[in-house]
Parts: sequence; C-alpha cells; structure tokens
Amino acid sequence: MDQNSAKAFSIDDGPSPVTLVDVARAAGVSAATVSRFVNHPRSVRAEKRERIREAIERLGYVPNGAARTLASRRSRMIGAILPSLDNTLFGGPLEVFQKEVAGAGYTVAVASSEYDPQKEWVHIRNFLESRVDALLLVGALRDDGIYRRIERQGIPYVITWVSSGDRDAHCVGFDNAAAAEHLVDYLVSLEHRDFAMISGFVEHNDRAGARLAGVRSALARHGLAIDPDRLLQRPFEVEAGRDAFNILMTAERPPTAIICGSEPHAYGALFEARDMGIAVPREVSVTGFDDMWLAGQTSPPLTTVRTPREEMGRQSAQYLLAQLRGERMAAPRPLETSLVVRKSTAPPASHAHV
Amino acid sequence: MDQNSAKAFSIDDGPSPVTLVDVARAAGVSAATVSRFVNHPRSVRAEKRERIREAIERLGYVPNGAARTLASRRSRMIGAILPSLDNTLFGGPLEVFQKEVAGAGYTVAVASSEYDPQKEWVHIRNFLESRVDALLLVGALRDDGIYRRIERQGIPYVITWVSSGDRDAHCVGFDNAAAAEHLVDYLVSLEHRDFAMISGFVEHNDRAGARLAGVRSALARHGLAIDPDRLLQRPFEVEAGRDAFNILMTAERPPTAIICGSEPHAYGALFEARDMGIAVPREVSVTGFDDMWLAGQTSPPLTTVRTPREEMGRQSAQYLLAQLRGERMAAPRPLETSLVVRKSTAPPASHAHV
DNA sequence: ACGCTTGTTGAAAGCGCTTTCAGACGTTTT
DNA sequence: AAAACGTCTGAAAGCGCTTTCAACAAGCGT
Repeated sequence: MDQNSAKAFSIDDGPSPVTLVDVARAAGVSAATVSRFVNHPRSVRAEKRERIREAIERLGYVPNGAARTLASRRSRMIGAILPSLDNTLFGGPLEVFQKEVAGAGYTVAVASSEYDPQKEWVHIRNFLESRVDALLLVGALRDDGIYRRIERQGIPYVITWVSSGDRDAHCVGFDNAAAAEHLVDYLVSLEHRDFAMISGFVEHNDRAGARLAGVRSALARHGLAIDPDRLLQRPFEVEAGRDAFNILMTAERPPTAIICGSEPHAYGALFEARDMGIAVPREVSVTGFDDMWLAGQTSPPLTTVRTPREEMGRQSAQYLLAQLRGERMAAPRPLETSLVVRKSTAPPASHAHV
Repeated sequence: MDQNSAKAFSIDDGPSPVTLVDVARAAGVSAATVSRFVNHPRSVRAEKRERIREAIERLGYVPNGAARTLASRRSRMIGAILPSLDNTLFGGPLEVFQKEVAGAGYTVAVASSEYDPQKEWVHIRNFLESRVDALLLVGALRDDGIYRRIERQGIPYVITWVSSGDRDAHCVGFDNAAAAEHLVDYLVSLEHRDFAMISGFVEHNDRAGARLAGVRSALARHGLAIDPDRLLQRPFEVEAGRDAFNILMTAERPPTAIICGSEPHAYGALFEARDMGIAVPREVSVTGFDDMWLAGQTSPPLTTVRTPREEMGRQSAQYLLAQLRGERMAAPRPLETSLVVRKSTAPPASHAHV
C-alpha cells in the first residue's frame, strides 16, 4: 500500500474523517476562513478561495451538517407531515414544495400521520427534536397545546388544505366549504332535490368537515337537506366508494345526485355504477372533489371541483421561505378553486325531457 | 416580573433555551445521568428516573437533535431519493418504508430526482452532508464514483426496484426483465406475433431498460422481434400513452399486442382505444406493468404484472435497519412478481374463431 | 472478612462547526 | 503625512449533547 499519499487517513475508516480543520491545515489558512469560504465565499480573498477549493476537492471534504446545525442553530431542514404518502393528492404538492425549498438550500423530511392525530403528534415532536427550521402541516384541526409547543420553539409553520380557522395567518389553502357550496348550487340549478353524500370521516379531518358543512349550508339555503341515511362516511378508497354507491342506489328511493367528498369515492361510484348497469348521469349524477388526473378520463368524465394543489405546494414553500428569511409576510389569501363541469352530471331523469 | 421562579428563562425567548444541563440542575443530578435517562432509561436508578422525568416535563425540555447527532455520530435520519413523489408507484412503498423505520426511531428525508441523474447526485451530496445514517435509492444505474462516495462515508444503502447488477448485495427489488419475459411468453402462447411496445425512456432508467430487454429476449427466444417503428419511448404519463397508442394503431399494419412498460402508458392506451372506438382485446391486446389500483377497474380490466411494492418498502427498511444495527445481513433475494391476467388480452383477431 | 462482580454515578473531554472579537493590512480622505 | 476607513483574517469561545473513565456502593462466593 502506498502510505506516502498526502493524507494520512484510511479510506475505510468509517465516516469521512476529513474535517474543516484538515482542510484549513491543507490550505494553510485558519478554520474560520474555511468556514467563511463554505458559507460566504465572497468574503474570502480570491487567492485563498482557490487554495481552499482545491484542498476541499483533494481531500474530499464533506461538511458535517450536525455540527453546522449545532453551531448555527439552523438545520436547513423542513418537516412535512401528510395524512398519507401513498396518494398523489399529497404527493403532487409535496413534490412541488420539495423542489421549491430545495432551491433555497432546504431539505424536506416527511412523515405520514395516516389521518391519526396521535401519530401526527409523535411526528411533530420528532421534528421539533430534530430542530427542523420549519413545519408543513395539513389541516388546522389539532390540539391548541400542539400549536403552543411549535410556537414556543420559535419556528415558522404553514397549514395547508384549508384557508381559515383560528390561524388564518398560517394558512395556505382554499375554502373547502365555499367550493362545496358552489358545487351544490350547480346541482340545484340542474333541478336536483334528492341528494346523497359519500364523505370522508369528518371527526379529525377539517377538510372533510368543511366540505360536508358547505354542502349542508348550500342545501339549507335552498330549503333542502341530506337525509341522515344518505350521508355515508367512508375511508378515502375506491372500494369504499363502490360500497357506498351500491348502498345508496339499492335503497328504496335512490337519490338523483351523489356528492362525493373525495375523488376516490367518486371513482368508486362510477365503477360501481358501470358494474350495476346504472347509467350516469341519466339515472344519477355523480360529482367528485379535487380533479385528479383520472377525473377527465373516466366514462363519463367526472364533474368535480378543481383544487389548486400545485399552487398550494408552491405558495406554502414561498410563505415558509419568506418567514425563514425573516420577512414578515402578509397572511396569504385563500387560493381559488373552480367547478369543472364534465359529463357525470345532468338534470334528474324526471326533468330530462322537460 | 417575578424573578424568583425556579427557572430563569423567558418563554418567548426564541427556541426553547432549556438544555440538558438545565434539566440536570433541576433534578439534582449530573448531565451525564440525564443523557442516560434519555437514551437508556433502564440504566438509571428508578428514583432519579422519576426526578428527571418530572424535571423534563416541568421545563418542557426538548433534546437538541443536532447536538445528539454531533456527539453520537448518528443522525437517526434516512435519506430517500425517488424519481418522483407525485406518484403512488413510489409513494406506496415510501409510506411503508417510513412507517417501518419510524418504529425504530428513524426519520425519513425525501427528495425527488425527477428521473434526472444530475439532480439525484445533488440530493445524494446533500444527504451525505446532512450525515444521514442510511440511503434509499431507486435503480442501480449511476456513476461508480457516486457509490464510492457513499461507501467512503461508511453508511449503508439500499437499491430498490431492481434485483441485480453489480451491486446485488444492496438490492431489494425484483427481476424486471424476467417479469417482462414471462408476460411475453404468455402473449406468444396466445398466438400473438405482431408486437409493439410503449416504453419509458431507458437511457437513465434501468427498470425501463430491463423491461425492454426482457421483452426483446423473450421475443428472440420465439424467433420474434419488435419492429423499431413499434418501439415508442415516452414519459410515464397517461397522455403519452394515448399518443403512442394512437400512432401505433393508425399505422398501416397495427400490432395485435401492445406491451406497455408502465401502468400510465397502459391506461392511456385503454382510454385512447375507447375514444378511437377500437375494441380491446378483440382488435388489440394491451398489457400494463405494476398492477396499480386502477388496473382492475378499467374496462376492460388490465392484464398486467404485479410488482411487490409494499413488500419492497418493508424489506428495504428491514435490510437497512439490520445494517444499522450492525448485523451483516445476507444479500436479500429478489422478490416475486406475478402475471395478473385480466380482460385486456386475448388471442389476436385472426385466431379468435380457431 | 476479603476480593470480585455488578450497578450507578459525575467529571471531563470532545463531536465539527460558526461566530464574535480584535488585529493586520492596504486605501482613501483630509 | 496622519487619520480614518474598509477588507480580510485567526484565535478562541462556545453550540448541547454523548461517552469514556474512574470511583464508589452494594451484593456475592468462599
């Protein structure tokens, strides 16, 4: 073995033993200068800059993130806790968010809460412990003590998927209730009067809750309501949507319109309708919520609400980055949703030939 | 202001100023003992344990992850770099992986390479810098220098979605080529002879490459081949699948079977077939690859290859955790894939009435 | 009763980096 | 030419924790 090589560390000696001090020595400067080079290259004279660059290159120096974090009190890491990772509903925005913050030198740590407040809390604790610089959360519905813990840590956080609540100032999202109301108004304008809804579980889910509330209040405005038998809460899965649709349509008096609180429910409804030989929209109208990629491809194509997911990912990143830069950014205003009318909705059969 | 309170820190003084030393003082023990309490509670006498627990509670102490990492050389963080986050193909396994390693106290940091080796390399560097304890990668196709860098850092890594290559020992995946061969054998047994393939880009993608290679070699075994005009490389998107299908089927002599290298391609093909009025499988057979949730719901339901994605997430976690525990685990063996025959395949029209 | 093992503990030495703080140096101003 | 400035640099003091190490107490066999 050639032991004369410039450096005296063995390559199989665990983690790279090359430290900033080694680089400093090799470049003939102080540790402080190397640190400056790494963080604010402009503040180091060009000549030394070159020497340091070369030394880093030659030694294969990799800065130790933990040491940097400890000394600087910034981890350059943002924690994101999503209800599910196995879902493009959250994956899309996450991808955008990640791209956006990566541009500013931040890394994203993720965790899945599985729609469970307990698990979410565990992950929040973990992230606070890891000293993430910021936090991204979904929905505003959580114990007040949790917010206090976060605020005590002094880090910025953003709440996505909702636009209001007690913490508007931290929300980058949209108004789920208003979107649902808009949808109902449309259905009512088609002369529907017999509604059913396939909803997610609303207990720990303010998005689902707001959608349901929006449906109810719009209906109420028109002097209508959803029969309790026709409100089914189900997990966000296609199979669950199928089941629910089947139950609803085999009832004594089926609804003329089924509002689905999520896209998987709507897909399930459409698939089940096909298998049951029920014509959509002639026999029953079906609506979705979110306008994911499949919505335009089903048969019939799904009438649904488009939610601004990519935009939400982008803006929540920008909001957080602004906070991290110390800019006191104004409370972001709610993003826009829009009703996408396709072919899964039509006037109820009794009006078809009016 | 009451300055006599036991502790002398103000609660709004930025990040929690409570350190392990504060806790030690409050509990009347040494810092070392508090550290032990946090890491190996059993090694502290029950009585002190209680005092410390109480002090932590009272002061709202949150350990500083960076300091722990620096002192212990373990970050309790695993970096995962996926081609895309906006895709349940990777999101599903990621969710399982995250759940699995969270159980062992690890956090997952994610990044998306966007199928771009350059970006992947940047993220790998970042992760090495953050001193992640382990790395999860997709595919084995990358510069040798990258592997050297990782190995030099001395951290375990796992390569998913492929089962072989130069680094079998690190692979938790399956044999894409064999799965493709199996599929082709089935199609040939149906008497198909005129094949086309809609593939992903194979240049930086060994999964796509292996699937294509598998198709080719199986075909070769039967004395067949894919006409260059009938091999279309496209991004993994439904729209791309539609386009490709359209091109293939409007050609002078359309194929009788179209093998799609990914599920989105197959969905696109099926949707386009419907819109073009082409009957599947009567006029052309279509196959997918991966068996995602939609595969069984399309019309016709898709014949495809089931890939063991959740299992891969689980096993890659277990593999990494074993390495992290210092166990020299045997090279995992390739996972099983299976052919799922549904209704999108049938003998070619000319044989239909044989 | 003696030497030994086992169980607990505190002191102290880092882990590898950032960040004052002064000082050295070269320029510009008066 | 002296004074005042701006630029660049190194020494040194931590950041908050883990981990030897040695010490001490208690329990044990003989």
